[in-house]
Amino acid sequence: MTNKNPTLSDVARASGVHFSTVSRVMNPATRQMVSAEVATRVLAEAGRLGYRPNRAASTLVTRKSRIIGVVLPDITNAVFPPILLGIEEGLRKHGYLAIVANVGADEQEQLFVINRLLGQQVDGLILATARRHDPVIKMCIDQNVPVVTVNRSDETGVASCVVSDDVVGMRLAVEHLLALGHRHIAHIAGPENLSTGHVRRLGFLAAIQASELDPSQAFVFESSGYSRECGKAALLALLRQSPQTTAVVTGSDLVAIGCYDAIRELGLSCPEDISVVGHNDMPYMDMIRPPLTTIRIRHHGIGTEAARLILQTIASPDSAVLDVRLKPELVVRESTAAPRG
Amino acid sequence: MTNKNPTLSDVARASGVHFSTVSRVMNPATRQMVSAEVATRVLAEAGRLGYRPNRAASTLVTRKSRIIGVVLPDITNAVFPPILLGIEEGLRKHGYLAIVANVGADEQEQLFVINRLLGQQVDGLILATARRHDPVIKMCIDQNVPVVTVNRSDETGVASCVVSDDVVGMRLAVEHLLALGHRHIAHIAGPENLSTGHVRRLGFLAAIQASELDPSQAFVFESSGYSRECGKAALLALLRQSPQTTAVVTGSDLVAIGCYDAIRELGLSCPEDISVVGHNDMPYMDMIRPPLTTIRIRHHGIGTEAARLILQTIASPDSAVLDVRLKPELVVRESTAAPRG
DNA sequence: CCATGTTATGCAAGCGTTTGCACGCTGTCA
DNA sequence: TGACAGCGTGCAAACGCTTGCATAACATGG
Repeated sequence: MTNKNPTLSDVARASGVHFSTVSRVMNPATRQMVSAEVATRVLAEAGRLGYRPNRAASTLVTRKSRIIGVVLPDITNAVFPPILLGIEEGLRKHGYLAIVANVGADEQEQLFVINRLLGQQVDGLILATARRHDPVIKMCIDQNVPVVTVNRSDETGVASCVVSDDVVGMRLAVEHLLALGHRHIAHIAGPENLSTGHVRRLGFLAAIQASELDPSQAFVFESSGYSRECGKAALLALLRQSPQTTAVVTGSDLVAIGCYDAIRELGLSCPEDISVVGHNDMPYMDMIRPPLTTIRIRHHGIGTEAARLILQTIASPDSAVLDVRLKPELVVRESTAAPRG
Repeated sequence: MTNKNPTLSDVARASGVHFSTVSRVMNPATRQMVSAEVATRVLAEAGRLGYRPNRAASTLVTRKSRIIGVVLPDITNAVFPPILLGIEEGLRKHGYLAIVANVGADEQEQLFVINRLLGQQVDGLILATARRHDPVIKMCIDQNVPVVTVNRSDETGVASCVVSDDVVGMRLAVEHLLALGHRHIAHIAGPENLSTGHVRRLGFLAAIQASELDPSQAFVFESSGYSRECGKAALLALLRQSPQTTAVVTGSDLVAIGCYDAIRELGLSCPEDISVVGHNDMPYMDMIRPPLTTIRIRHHGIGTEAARLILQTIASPDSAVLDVRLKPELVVRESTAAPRG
């Protein structure tokens, strides 16, 4: 970058006008203020010089960067890439860019990253890190930063969210198992402090209530996380406590894969001994053995909705807080079957 | 964002000093210019007011944004998230942030996005979209923009790259199959205009040359892409042309999965009839049936190396162009076995 | 033909920083 | 005691842009 980039003044000098005129030409919204003749001349010179507006400068004066900060808890978890893709596509269509930051669950680290993002003058934040009562989100709202949460929600209702309708998802899973004839259905729930863990548990219980099943036949086991290892440990413990279980509904495909590991370790088989339902329909879940019956979430759609919503929130900061819930669907594969006998 | 954020002047007023003094305090590199007493007072006021440096302003004057643009061809392809994670971690450790943009192979779209990124004053670019002769990269270099390519390389040697050592990878795959007793080994090559496609093909041929095998027993089939569908079509066509093939080395796990599809469709089985070797070792490749023997690439390491390298290139723009090659390893699972008979 | 409106352009302030330079104070040495 | 170095701080320009206002040129209507 030795020979510095051309500026408005350079283009202005080349086309014999004042640089403010060039500025008006470069901005489509003000272009009609200047005569067509001058505009074409300026545009030609700008093209010839390779002029490229300096966003740092315009951000400074307009206080809008056209950048959105996206904070993810784990980009390597296969649910996030399609969400990120949806976000990015949705933003770019409106001339916005995404700064992506991956942070763990540590609150101090989250605050550090968000402050860095705000220092960068992002116009808003899309957070995939929300907890049910999230002080980080509260802080953002207190500072009038537009926020939407994605995949998970903050329950205090301070920020709009875009999530999958987990109550519907769990109902689909439970109804499927009931229809197959299962009577002892268990749920491996995710962490209670995450909305996904909490709401899916509630959805599971609601689906059981709505059935003819005696609620005592339903068993909920809370797992500490959504990983494969957690899933394995959870099913092992669950079967010890509730050995009559014939079907298990999980809150994540990774947990379901962990269940496969546990089933194999016990010398049992899926679906003959235990049916397993996943959640998310990550890529390749049709290739694993057995192909996983799961709840498909519209990740890409969640991303595009989140982009739409954050831009809307930026445009009218006082508009109501929205909960957008996308409907999931059941994908039946081979990890579920009628119970033995 | 109604009540605007505090600025240097606000902190200065609160602590009774000139705002340039506050600036010096806020910057660790210039902090020792000001007396310890004043520094602590300023720091206290800054904390109290919630001061946060405006990066748009500092970018404007220093011409450094501490932001790197990352351009990916397809974030939903499982190889990229761990690369992105590595990049992001590597950058953040040095106070840099990543703007991520996902673009297809369309050159105009790539140019548009890169220009937007440069307008944003990114300090450098990490490109995962490189083709072997990439005019987009040439354009960046011509404009003195620091660039490193990742996963793929541009062969003209204008930009540093961080890639897996594909020659080694293919040798591992071929040696493994030879050791199992295969004598009719085929390769489904990726697109010739991508370095991965080209170099893996070369690596395959070199490994065959180095063996006792008659090169005529090795067959290369060029596939138009790295998708599952391409893999299926490729194997179907390959077996028509070279029916004696007992083992196939692919350039991507997705292609290998496509091979599984083809093998199933032909009523054959893997590894009994055909052995398959993948490439990348994407997540869950141990869970598919049969678990895939594949070449494991150090994606996360590639990401961290790329971050290191772009920062180094920015720090000393005239340092030599480097090719960083990370060594892959062979992961033997169940998709490879001795040939029949 | 003058007052008035309309339109295109120029002018300049200001966004929040960084940083070279000037200034004033203190302490040291001839 | 005066010259001077050194240190801490203040001053002001500059970065490239947006935008309200001033101005000039020209057309219009009474």
